[in-house]
Amino acid sequence: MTNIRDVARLAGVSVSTVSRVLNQHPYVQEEKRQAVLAAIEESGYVKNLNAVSLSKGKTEMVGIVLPFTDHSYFAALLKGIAEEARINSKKLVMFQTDYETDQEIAALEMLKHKQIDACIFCSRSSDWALIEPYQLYGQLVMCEEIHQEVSYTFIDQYGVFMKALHYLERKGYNRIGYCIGRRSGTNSQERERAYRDFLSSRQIPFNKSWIFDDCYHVQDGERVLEEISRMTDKPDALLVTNDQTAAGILLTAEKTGLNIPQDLGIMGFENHPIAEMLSITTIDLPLEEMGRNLFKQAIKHGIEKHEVTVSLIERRTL
Amino acid sequence: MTNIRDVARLAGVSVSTVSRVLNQHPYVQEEKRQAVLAAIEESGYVKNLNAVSLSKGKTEMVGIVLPFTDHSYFAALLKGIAEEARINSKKLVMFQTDYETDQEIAALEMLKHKQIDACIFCSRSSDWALIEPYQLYGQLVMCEEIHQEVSYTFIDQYGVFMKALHYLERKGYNRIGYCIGRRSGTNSQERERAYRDFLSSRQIPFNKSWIFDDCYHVQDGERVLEEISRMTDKPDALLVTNDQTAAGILLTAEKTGLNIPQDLGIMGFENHPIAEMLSITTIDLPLEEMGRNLFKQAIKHGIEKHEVTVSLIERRTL
DNA sequence: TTGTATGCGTTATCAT
DNA sequence: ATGATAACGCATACAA
Repeated sequence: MTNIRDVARLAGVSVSTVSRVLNQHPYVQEEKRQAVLAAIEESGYVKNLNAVSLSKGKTEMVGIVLPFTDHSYFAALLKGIAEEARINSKKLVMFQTDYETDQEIAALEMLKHKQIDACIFCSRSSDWALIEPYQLYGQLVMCEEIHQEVSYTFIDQYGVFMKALHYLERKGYNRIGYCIGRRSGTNSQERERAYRDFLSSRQIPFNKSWIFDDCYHVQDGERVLEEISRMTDKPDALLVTNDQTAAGILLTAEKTGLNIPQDLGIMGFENHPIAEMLSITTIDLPLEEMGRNLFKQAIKHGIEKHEVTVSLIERRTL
Repeated sequence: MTNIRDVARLAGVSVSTVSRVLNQHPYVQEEKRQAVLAAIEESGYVKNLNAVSLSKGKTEMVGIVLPFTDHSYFAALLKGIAEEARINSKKLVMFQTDYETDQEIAALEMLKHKQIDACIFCSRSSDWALIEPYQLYGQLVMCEEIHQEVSYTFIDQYGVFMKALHYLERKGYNRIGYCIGRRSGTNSQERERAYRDFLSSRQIPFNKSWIFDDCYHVQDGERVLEEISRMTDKPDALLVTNDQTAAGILLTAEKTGLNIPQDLGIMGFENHPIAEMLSITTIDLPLEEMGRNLFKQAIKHGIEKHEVTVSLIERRTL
């Protein structure tokens, strides 16, 4: 394991000169430069970036916290993040948490221990109070509208949900339920708030059984429809916060002879290719763009709150 | 930024004693231990793991190279890898390559520069000759059957494809085509070899237009079926190397009035939930298990070649 | 049981 | 332009 000192000795110069050559600093004679280059070649010298990190106090790595990657929502976010990371020559350290807080803390501890320079939370389970103190150790970026002193990129979930509800109402639906991943989490809470506000403004009673959680994948749509089929009091439309589940609902409906959109209106979220393919009305979420911005915020100093806008894509499930 | 020396001074002991306490080594008086702990508490000391890495010559991080995560195949592999990484308290550095070699090299360079201890290639574009020299710098693990001195976890693609072809033949299909991601890559080449061998043993001429590449997602299935619809000489069955595309084909077929499996037999690969949902006959690939094993190989010394077995799941598309 | 001294490999400051 | 030397922060062999 030859180091910079060996190279210096071999080239007959000092370590500083070698370092200068290595980092293309000016002020180094061409002769010596060549001597150093030759010594590097001869010795097979390889820079230890670990030592560089220690010396500079930076690792050029950014942590990414997300519950799972086998889900199009997070995969798309990650794609945007990875693109931007690549542009900026940064590396990504992944934390697949399954929504467990200890994995989130593991990421934060890495930040604290100077293994990463910044950390992006695509989602979180931990209380903000648990996360907040770690800001001391590096840039933190969230993917939710959180009214705290921290950078984030967000979608106005309340506004979007409310708009979607009004749209359904105009389409003649008045027994609206919704599907969601988990009920905790800022985004979900915002949606529930919109839902409840909408209902109470119409003096429609809140019906808990019309909220379906744990909806992530196609097969969850199947489950939802089964549950509905057993209800005497059924919803006539569903806001489905991801297109995978929406697709599952649509496909199962077709199998069981349920008419979409007559018997059940469906609005998906994301505008995933499967939604286009199945012609599912959906809210287009610019996830890759969000991912890119999350990363930009991670390597930027200071706090920035960035909202992205979404648009409704009208197709045939409503 | 208080360091171990500050703590030592504060506690009135030497740095080695602090280090011992920090790493729960034996042989340290309880009094001093407490003093050190108190000093750590008081000073808000945080260990710099970067320095630890430099000192130990290890980072406890493993690189993961894959073309993209927004694809169930790689997402599932990644899930297995991440699980095992977590069990072993290792961190993962992600390289999303989009099949570009420079990103693969970037990962290898990190290995060379001691930023990661090992590197897993879930797929590759680079020639083996380009990758091989990097074995000098750390453990390399591949996800393909490559007859070289390196660890890998693999599926016998030739055997599986051959078995699938025979199965189709028994089911009465004799105009078989197939869909694949990219045509280069060891796995694809093995499949093509099986395909060609099968054809020539039956004296069926090879028809290039029955091989559809760039098939990854649901919408690619739509494209494939469009292409087929324009053919005068159509295949009567397709091996589809991922369930997403198989689903796309099935769904499009239903829309266009094509009968599955009468007009077109479909065999998917992976046994993704969507295949179960749509009742697609498929080859079950134990991807998460493969991912777990890939990771185990990454932290294990020495070369190990591990084959995983797959099984055929009979459903209604054949 | 504890401390001293050295190594890990680089960057950066400050002379010259 | 170049070199000596001090950080960077920790681990550990060796001595005591």
